[in-house]
Amino acid sequence: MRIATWNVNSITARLPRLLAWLESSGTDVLCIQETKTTAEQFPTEELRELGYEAAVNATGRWNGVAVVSRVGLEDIVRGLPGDPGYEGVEEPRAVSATCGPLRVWSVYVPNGREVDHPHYAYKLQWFEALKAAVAGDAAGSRPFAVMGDYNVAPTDDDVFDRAVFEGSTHVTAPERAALTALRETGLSDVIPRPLKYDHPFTYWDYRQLGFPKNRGMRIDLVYGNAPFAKAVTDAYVDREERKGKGASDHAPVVVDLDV
DNA sequence: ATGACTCGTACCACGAGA
Repeated sequence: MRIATWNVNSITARLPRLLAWLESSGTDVLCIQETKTTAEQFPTEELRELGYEAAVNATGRWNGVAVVSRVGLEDIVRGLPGDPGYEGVEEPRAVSATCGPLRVWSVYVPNGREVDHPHYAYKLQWFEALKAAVAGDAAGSRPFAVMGDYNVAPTDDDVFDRAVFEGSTHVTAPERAALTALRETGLSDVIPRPLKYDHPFTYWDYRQLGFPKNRGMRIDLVYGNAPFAKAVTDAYVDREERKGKGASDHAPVVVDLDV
């Protein structure tokens, strides 16, 4: 089985590339982030024509997540149980589903904006809620993974230049501690291979030739429990999808499983 | 070549992204 996670930065703008990529890559289950659409505007029919069902949690111009599957889609949970909300609003940042032998979450962790911004506190609270929500499945015997845009680079090697991020979100100790706490529920970081260069970056800024200069970050992560990790046969970043006109600023992370 | 931001919404910019 081939599964993947991809922050598409608007599923409407990305639809031609998304549909072509699903077919060419042979992906069975895709976790999508930043759909930037309402559930009503989500391209359910276009995906169905390719043989995929979709579980969607999306409310409008910001955020939005989905799980797309051609191997079954059951027990859908929309939203993060215990989501702390930002300024009184619960944002659509999580959806989970069972896809055949596998249970997955598609998550879009809050960005945080600045370290002293309320959004950063919200980010850390959101991680707490995520940990509580997934702990049971993480310790279970069914293959299980929390996949998505975590908006945290786990180590200094996961950014192109540590000095550039000094004092910024995505690299701070509390954010990394939140990742460690999440792993302590029984999850491990399934680190993909880069298809070029030394580091498996998954995001490159649109500005200032970020991609051609490989000024990237690894912030799209696959956290799997022990049965999941044991089934992994390969994992890589499909950087080809970051190329050319009409690309997302994130590339898909692809994982092959023997399940 | 992978090439100097892009998206949606609103409206003659702007907020958000990381």
